[in-house]
Amino acid sequence: MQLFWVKGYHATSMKDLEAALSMRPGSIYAAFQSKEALFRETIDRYSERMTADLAAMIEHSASPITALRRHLLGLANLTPCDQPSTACMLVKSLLEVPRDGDLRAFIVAHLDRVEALIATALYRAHDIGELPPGVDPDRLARRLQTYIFGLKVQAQKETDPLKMQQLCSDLADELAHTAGAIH
Amino acid sequence: MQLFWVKGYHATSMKDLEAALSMRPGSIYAAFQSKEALFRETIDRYSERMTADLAAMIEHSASPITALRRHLLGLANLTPCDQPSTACMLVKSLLEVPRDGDLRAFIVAHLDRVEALIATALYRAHDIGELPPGVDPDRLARRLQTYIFGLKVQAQKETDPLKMQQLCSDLADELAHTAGAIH
DNA sequence: CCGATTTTTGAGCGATTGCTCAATAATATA
DNA sequence: TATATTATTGAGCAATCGCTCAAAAATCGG
Repeated sequence: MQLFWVKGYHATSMKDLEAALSMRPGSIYAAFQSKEALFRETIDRYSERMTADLAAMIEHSASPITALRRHLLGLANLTPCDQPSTACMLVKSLLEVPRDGDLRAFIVAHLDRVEALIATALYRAHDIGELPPGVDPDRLARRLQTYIFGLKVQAQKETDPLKMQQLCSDLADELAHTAGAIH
Repeated sequence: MQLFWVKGYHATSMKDLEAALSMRPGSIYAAFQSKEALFRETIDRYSERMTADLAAMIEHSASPITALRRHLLGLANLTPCDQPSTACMLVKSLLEVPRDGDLRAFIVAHLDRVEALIATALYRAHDIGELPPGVDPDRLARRLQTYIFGLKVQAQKETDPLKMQQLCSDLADELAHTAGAIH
């Protein structure tokens, strides 16, 4: 997973995987069917962890908005779950994979699940009264995911930690403002 | 350029380029030095066009803020300059290229130039009075570029044009709000 | 402990990778 | 037109790609 995460699908060779897994080609192809199938499994694993992290953060907080804000702020330091790459593996893979392939649909499905998770948090915020009745949770969820996408790309470019923190807090404040919590 | 744009650097083979350019390997290596050098030239070309488009849009408008808002709204329909891929070639390449390589620095430099372009527009907005004195143009420029990054990734996932339009107008409104133009 | 089953091994498959270079064709100069 | 210069060709290089499979090793059942 870390290999695919850091190097990407195409740039990761079977030799790389053999070395990382300490397995010979035959064993790899016995355990997984193909390089692509193995890649799919790593996507599953990554997505599962990332989703679990996000879900936990949302559930553990009494305020969904605060949880989402904290998640945005957390993107300043490092990547959500692990450390191999500051870029999201799903975003990275989305851009690498061919437009009309099965892999694309597979990754999009995972991303949609994350968006749905954010949406449910916003629905809960709606019920609690943390969100003005005027705002559409699904629409705001899409916007928040766009923020996250942007931040994860920006993290690849921006090396100054201070500027990343500023950026994240700006976006977090923006969410708070939309929620009507500030001012 | 379109090949690299759509398929990415690794997935584009010399055979592909030979067919697209109607040139035999020897001629290609005479004209350009290597596959990577050719790739760099396509990045230059792409960036040049994209920057020119953005600069023109900013200069032609009396209001820098309106120009930037229009640019955000324009991301709803298609990609800025051409049509091969809805993803930004710079963003796509940034995520594909190895972390510590020369190519990475090369792409980052181009992206920084775009950010600087946005910043100058915001400085102008500052002078005109379109921007409250409190906001830092450089910091806002970084935020806007993050929006653009996010939108270009989202465009790879979201196929519904209406939702993309909503999203873009949400972000454009957000800019207007920060500028103090609305409400 | 032995025979049956499963797993691992690693040499090597055909295809493709980016790329080279002597031979050929096209162009510019005299 | 004859010669010098430049550009194009395409067969094919070594290396690597994802992957296969018969043989060897490890594990399991009795």
